[in-house]
Amino acid sequence: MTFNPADRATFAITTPLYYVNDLPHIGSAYTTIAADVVARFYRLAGYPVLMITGTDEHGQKILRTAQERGLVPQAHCDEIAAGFERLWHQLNIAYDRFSRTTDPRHQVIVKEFFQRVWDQGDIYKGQQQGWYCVSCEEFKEERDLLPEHRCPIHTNKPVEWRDEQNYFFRLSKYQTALEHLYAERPQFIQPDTRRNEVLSFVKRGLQDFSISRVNLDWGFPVPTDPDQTLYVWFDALLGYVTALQDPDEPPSLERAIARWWPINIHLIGKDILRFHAVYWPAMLMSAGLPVPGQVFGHGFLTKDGQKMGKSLGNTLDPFALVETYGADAVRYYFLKEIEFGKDGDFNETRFVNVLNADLANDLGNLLNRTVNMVARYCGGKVPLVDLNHLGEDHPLQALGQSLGAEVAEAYTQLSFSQACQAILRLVQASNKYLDEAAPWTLFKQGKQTETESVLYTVLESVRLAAYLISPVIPGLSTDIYQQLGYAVDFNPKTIGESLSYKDHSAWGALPSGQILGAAKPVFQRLELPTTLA
RNA sequence: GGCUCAGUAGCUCAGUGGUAGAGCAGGGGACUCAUAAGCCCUUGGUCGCGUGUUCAAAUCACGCCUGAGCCA
Repeated sequence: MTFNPADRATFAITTPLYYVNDLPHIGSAYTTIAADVVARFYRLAGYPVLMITGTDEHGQKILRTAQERGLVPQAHCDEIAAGFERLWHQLNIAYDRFSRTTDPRHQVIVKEFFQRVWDQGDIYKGQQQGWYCVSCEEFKEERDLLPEHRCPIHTNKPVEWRDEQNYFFRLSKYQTALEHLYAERPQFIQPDTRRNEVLSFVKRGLQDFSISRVNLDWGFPVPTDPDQTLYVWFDALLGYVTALQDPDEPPSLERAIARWWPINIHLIGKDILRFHAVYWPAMLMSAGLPVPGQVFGHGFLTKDGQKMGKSLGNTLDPFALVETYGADAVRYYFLKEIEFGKDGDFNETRFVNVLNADLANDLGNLLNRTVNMVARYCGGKVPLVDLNHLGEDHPLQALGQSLGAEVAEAYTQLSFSQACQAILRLVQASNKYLDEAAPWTLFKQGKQTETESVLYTVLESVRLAAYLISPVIPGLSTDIYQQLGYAVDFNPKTIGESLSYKDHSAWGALPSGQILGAAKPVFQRLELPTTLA
């Protein structure tokens, strides 16, 4: 093991607080699944874990979307936020906090934080003039615009001319401090390609940015000037802090950061990298707070090799996907088949092939054939085997003994694909070993001891694989463990106590004499889609 | 316009100077405990294009093409 629970008291991870402009898209699901896997891994390892997700609900864009729908903004936000929570439940996301920026508690934290930054002299009033894209919630340079003053990202909406007094945050003051941070902590921004982007951006010189808007009602007023409204990003990032505090305590910045701060990992999509890797640490430095451990910007998803977009009409609906294939299947595909950090593609044929090959044929069938044989040859009980006499070169034992450490390293590096592949190697080796050892033949020859030895090592390999992959596919792992005779569920957050990593990630944990459940396929093969594009 | 990354088998990718690799998909075979699963064997690639350096280039240099991205 490369870590142990004693070397840090807590582990906190966040997804972005998603903008409630619309129901969640597949990209939000991807980030949230990844965060959930990390959180589940740390829970297994025995850490107190806080996984934060939520919604970002302020800003002009939300106000307008609500108006277009004929709703007051809060009603719109409530509806969309509920949609996010519904999807997370369907995807079996075990989050601890759902942070909404319209929560009155949040305003208290924002106000206190603003005051700290204000007292530092890092906020001043200035004139902001330029073209504003409401969809981006950002000012744009004239030369970046398309003809007729259209935003290059939101081509169907013209930008708006603004000439207003705004409050600015003195970002430029933190240029050197940020550069030191990046240099001293190379892991602060990951992966490296994202880090390099930030480095080159900062190197060109940081400019103060506006943190307030006028003529906007949907947001918190600037504490020192109620005529102005706080810029949505200023308030959104602080939603991470608000989320840290126990919901029954009266809100206070001091108490919010008492236990879980600094957050270990902010998982984000690469589109919001600058806010998290530049603006956010600068804001925290200004307020005198430690910066987070890491900002990890993962890649984007494409569908059949093409960028997804509403205008292209090729979006992938996460609700439909999880309803069709189930949470474990969706989680597994995105984490195993895409290297976290890089862009990845969704293709339904590939999706079905991967799940059938890995989960149904290799893993599910391995369990099924083994449990069947134990029922037939060993009376349905885990046989008694002396592991010390298997021999050093036993193919499964050799793999099994090093797998726990290897997989733990992969999870802590957020290398989900590597973790899955390492686990799969044990499963594949088990199928091969089973065919070579042929316990059905041994049994017919009356070689009971050898039959039991073979079956034990395979059962134990399936158990170990199921345990180590449980952060990714908790439902399947639960089914496998139950079939192996454990009365357990991988979903409760106390999992690290009932099934500790120390005990269960080690080879040989399966107790002899344990009575197995009835053999039943844990993952049914999926049908290939009939209509191919 | 500047910079970064990528382009290797049908698909997803590994390989960074010494006779082209893996998984999946496709084809064949032997077995039978099993979800027609697993196991064994196998088809398949002028390694984006061109020029150069070298005894030797997927690998290095330069140019170009295509895709993605960051910045201006």
